[in-house]
Amino acid sequence: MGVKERQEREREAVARGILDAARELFVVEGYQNVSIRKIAEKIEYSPAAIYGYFASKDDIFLALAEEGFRLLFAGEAHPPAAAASVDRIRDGFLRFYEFSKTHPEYFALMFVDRSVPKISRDWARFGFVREMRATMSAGIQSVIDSGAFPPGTDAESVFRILMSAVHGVAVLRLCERLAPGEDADALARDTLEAALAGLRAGITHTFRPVKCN
Amino acid sequence: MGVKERQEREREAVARGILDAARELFVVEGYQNVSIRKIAEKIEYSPAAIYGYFASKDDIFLALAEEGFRLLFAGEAHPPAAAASVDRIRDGFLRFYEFSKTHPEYFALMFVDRSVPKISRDWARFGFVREMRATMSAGIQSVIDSGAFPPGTDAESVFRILMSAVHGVAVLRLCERLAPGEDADALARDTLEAALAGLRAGITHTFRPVKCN
DNA sequence: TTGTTCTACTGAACGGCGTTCACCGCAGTA
DNA sequence: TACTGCGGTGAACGCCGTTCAGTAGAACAA
Repeated sequence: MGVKERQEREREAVARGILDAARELFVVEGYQNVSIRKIAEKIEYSPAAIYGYFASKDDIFLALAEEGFRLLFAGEAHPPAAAASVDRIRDGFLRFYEFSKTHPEYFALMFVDRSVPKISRDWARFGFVREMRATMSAGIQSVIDSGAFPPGTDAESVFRILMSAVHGVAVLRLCERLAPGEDADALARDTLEAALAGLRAGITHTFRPVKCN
Repeated sequence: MGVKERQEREREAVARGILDAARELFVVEGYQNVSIRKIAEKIEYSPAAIYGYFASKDDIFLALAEEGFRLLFAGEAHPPAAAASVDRIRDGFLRFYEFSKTHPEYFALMFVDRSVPKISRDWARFGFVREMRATMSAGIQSVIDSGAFPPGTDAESVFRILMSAVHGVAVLRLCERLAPGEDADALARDTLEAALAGLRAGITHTFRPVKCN
């Protein structure tokens, strides 16, 4: 009587195959050069068959972006063994930068590619991203509480600022907009360090907490 | 006898028309949705005619990216009226961020879009970008010399770090990767300010000058 | 077993894309 | 007037994402 279940499993296996094929292709060829026809060929189905599993090409890559976030958080969510400290914050953001290097195409899908359907729209699907982000902010808050930042520092702001700093370098590197020979890794460390030092020293100019929606 | 000259002028006028049409279309529709056929329709030529002026679609957008850089620098190169100061550095990078808002599609072409042929490859064509960058570094150096940064601070590093910081926010905003309601402008100011404060306070962790190619 | 229903899949097609190429009309030249 | 060369065209090639009528075969009902 497990017919329905078996069919369900087969469906999922095929969907899995489509995603795997899509990922392997787009790691090598880039989003623009992956076509439904190539994916279909790789899994030995007709192009039309894919539309029985995903509504569109964008839908496939939205699913991959979701995988990307889970992958990113899997690395991030390691047991917070070490006590809350500035070092842990630093390491967290450096891991984010490393992720952009080890999984450049996932990173592009998640944070750079504008041709991929907007992620921020899909509220329900990417809710876990917001949760993860809240967890990180809480971690930062505990470091603030320990006195490593000026009193009254806003954890969300710290998160956003450090994120922006590291993100900037990651994109410059990914899009090959750095001068040849420029050391992206050192730049990532230095930019993060500068922002971190600025936050710890207290910003002196126009700083004020950024209100959250 | 000005036949050659007139023909030359006519050629340039048509090329100009192609670029204008391409720009107007891609400001509205985005790079991916601008086709040679649409450009051709806009200038009332056949699609094939365009290939008499540009070798490929990418070539057209490379030309637009070049225009973008000239546009950016036109705003940047205003007479350095005010004396060298930290404020001038801050304003420079904030202008860069403003550019990403007022000319988002140019900015995308220049710094984000990975489908556009790599700019860093075209050494000769974008040599003026490197020159401009050197000029800016020199400006920063003069501020360093005035004592606003710890002695021995490297101007190139300062440039890169501040650039990365602002660039990060600009891309996050452009790619709609910020939470809805998040104030991108404030984030840009804060991130820049944090990096700037960090540099002025002296980075305490792993900072060292990044060697240029 | 037989007949029916359902579903996963296919082949063909539609309208679009970037790009190429044989060809043609016409301005410029001799 | 005859020739030359260049700018521009229409048609085509081989891609693309997507849709849809149709079909083979599995699941189920009688």
